[in-house]
Amino acid sequence: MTPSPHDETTPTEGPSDFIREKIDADLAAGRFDRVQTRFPPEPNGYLHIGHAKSICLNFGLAEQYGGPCLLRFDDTNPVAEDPEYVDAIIDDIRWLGFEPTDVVHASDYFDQLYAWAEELVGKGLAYVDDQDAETISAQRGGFGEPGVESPFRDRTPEENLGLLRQMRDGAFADGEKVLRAKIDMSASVMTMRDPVLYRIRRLPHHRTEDRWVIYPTYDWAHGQSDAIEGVTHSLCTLEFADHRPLYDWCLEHLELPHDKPEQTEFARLGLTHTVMSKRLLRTLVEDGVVDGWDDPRMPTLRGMRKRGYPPEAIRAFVDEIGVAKTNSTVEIELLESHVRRHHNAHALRRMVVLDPVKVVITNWPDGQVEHVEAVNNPEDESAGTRQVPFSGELWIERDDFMADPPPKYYRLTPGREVRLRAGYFITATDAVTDADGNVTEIRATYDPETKGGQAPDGRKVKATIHWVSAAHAEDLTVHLYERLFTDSHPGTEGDAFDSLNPASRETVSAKGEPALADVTPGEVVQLERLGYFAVDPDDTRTLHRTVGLRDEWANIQKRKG
RNA sequence: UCCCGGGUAGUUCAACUGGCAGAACGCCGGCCUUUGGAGCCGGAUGUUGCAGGUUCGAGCCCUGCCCCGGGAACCA
Repeated sequence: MTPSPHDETTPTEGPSDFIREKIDADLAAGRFDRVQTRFPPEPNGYLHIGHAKSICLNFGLAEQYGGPCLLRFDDTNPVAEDPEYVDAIIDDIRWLGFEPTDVVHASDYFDQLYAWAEELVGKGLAYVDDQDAETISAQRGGFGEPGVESPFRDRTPEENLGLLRQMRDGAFADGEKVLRAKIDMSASVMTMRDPVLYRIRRLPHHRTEDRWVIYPTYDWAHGQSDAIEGVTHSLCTLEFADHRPLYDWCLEHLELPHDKPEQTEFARLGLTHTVMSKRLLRTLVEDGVVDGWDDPRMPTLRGMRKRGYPPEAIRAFVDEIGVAKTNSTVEIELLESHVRRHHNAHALRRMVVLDPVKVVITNWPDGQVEHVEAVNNPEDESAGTRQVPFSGELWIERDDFMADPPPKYYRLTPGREVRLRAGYFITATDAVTDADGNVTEIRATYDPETKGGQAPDGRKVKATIHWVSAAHAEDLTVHLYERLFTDSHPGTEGDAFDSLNPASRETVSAKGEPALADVTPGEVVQLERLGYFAVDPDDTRTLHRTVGLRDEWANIQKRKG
């Protein structure tokens, strides 16, 4: 496909931000002569749009500077981790359009990590502490208050080494002992107050199985993993800034195979009307608020995929929002705008009536069926045309007719002529209503001279509406989605779930033109005047609304209301 | 209370390291239109957190203050 100027971001110029500036400076100063990044998820959940920012950053940087970017599973804590997530994460990254240079695991380095721990102990820079978690935590002190040193802090390196080996060999119960770095219990940064490096967990690991009963903490594993792989720029989110002194401390006391990597923090992505924390997302799934991690209302990559968000749009969105250190919540409309921009260029146009009401064309020859030619995509001539059956009984959208319309309503109303898209001009004559006043049938006449939608005398109509021939209609189920949370910043005050939108999904039975029989799973089509819709991956008779089109009439209504 | 970040249109980011504060999305108005879509043209939006200081000139440098976020798991 040929990218139009407003389609996918062209990587020629590349965005500029403080991280790229830092990399350029490092390169210029000879600090590094190459660039290597990594994406290090913990396999304990599904990826969401926030991760996409990190993925695009890390893989994008590697691409831009011609270096590797590994996918590394940070699997140092078997409590929450599950191999189920490993495959899903790889799959999501590929879907986004990135291919890791290699897929590795922090657990691949357990031997080296342990050897380094013994090295640290030998240097008198780590010790085994017999106290329990609660005691250690209490001794850490508070903000502005120094901590107190553990009574086990001054064990000799020999004693510590023996104890550490016993820990490794399973001589102690879970929680009975930990290995701690010996740094400074009065450090102003909490993470430097003798952080825990190893804990005992008699739990099978998804890769090392039962080979280990001690597992390294994040702080003991992360920087070293970076160093082992040869990462130059280790990018993480803002909340890890306090860990940077510890990241550096660990690496400075070890013999490294490569130059010491540098950690740089950036702000995570927030989206309006969305929650991003794994805990909250899990609750949505477990409480049945949504159907699962891939529910189209979820901000997960799987959810967005099912919803019909193209990876190109997500990448263009991430490029546009840039990367900085300011906490940010981006308006979801910006993402949606990229989604529309992409589909506008690529999606085939189709006609579906979501809320059907019958139109009977009283002067149409009885039983006659004609075919009219409709353009598949006005943005892309190569998409061609299709034949759409036209007959004397049609479905149109209920709100495209009003017996008694307000001003500036351009659509069908008694006595007014409108165009049926790619079909004929019709003029409403009257409407049949039921006892409650609901319209059950609209009666109209057509002008046989206007086939294809043009009048030979050049007269204009103010509105064009979509339609489906009743006898040829495909029955469809269509899910219409609204924001999951009504509050733009759910949870900022009070419980996020208080602003859950009870009407975040509406399901309707719709009538589609015959071409809807030929859609493929996952395909996104534009339903004329309605929006973009994704075909369900498992049921081609079901559509999910990706995003609506901008609708000026709806805006007029909103302003009046 | 201590440490680290951060504060520029509604929102997200720029502003070439001191030289006329801009872009995108959103919003408003118009044009055009066989999608009230798309597209095109135009417009508004700011006490650059506050107060001082240096300077011919400060969003940028200095001083003091205010506000917001993060940090005291054997989570990551």
